[in-house]
Amino acid sequence: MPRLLTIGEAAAASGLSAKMIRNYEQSGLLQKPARTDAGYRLYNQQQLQQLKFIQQARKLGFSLSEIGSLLQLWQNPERESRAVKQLAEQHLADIAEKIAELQHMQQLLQQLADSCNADSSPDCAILAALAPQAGTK
Amino acid sequence: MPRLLTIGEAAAASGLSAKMIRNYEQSGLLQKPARTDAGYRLYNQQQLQQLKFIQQARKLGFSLSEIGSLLQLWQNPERESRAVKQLAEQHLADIAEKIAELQHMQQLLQQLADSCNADSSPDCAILAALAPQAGTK
DNA sequence: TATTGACCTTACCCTAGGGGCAAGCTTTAA
DNA sequence: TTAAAGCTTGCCCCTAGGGTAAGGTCAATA
Repeated sequence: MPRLLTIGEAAAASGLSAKMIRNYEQSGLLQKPARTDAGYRLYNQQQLQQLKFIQQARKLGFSLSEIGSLLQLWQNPERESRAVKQLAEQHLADIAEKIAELQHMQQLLQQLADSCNADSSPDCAILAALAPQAGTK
Repeated sequence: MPRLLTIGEAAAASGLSAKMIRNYEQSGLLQKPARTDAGYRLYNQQQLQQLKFIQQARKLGFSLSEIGSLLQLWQNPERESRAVKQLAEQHLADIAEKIAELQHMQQLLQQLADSCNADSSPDCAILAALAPQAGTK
């Protein structure tokens, strides 16, 4: 029968910071935990599972609102796995979009960097590309 | 002899928002522009070039502090292209790191999504992976 | 000439996902 | 008993903006 955890212990056990645990509670992601007479938060094992769940989902890049939905699904025995997968597919699409944006930047900037001599002269293709009326300056 | 531009005209001409132009000024990225008697900001062609420069650099993903350095280099005729390239290389490294992180998430999540049946049953590999003591619940 | 609509000004709150500090109370261990 | 560590709330900061409100200004139209 594991005992209740203070916020610091719950943070250490979940990998989250105490600060963010309070934040998640404030933003409605978590139910309000029990408190001691002195006002200290106390977490039971079920709440600890939720904290770990959040930590894992953050590692996969889900936003807090997506994690809210995932938590609801997780705790609903009537859930349909379709709904979970749909959330994941949306997130995968977002990830793919961000990767594509970054790769576009990478490609453009790498070309410019390759054209910059990197010596003691002031001329550099990178600045030329950033400056309007390219090449006119 | 092009005339001076109000902030709205400068925004339209540069692709930035008026809001962000004021922000850049506030944060010290830009010198304070002239003002009319009524207090309206007025931008000359040189300042417009700077706004366009910022917009181009943002498109390449440079942070505002990096853009500050790039603007300084751009306006310094004594600059060495080495310094510009070094900034670009650092930014390229940051981009590559972000891409790698996203690809890691993508790979993990894609595997989980592939293992989720997406039907009307509640069982889903995605939730199982997020839940602690996987499979025990 | 008066008015109206578009534009400008500053100031404030909001986003996500945190970091950090301060002042004060509680608990625990020496 | 006392000191340290941990907890509480509240506040400010970051990036890179978005939005809104209250009020002043300018130009064109009726």
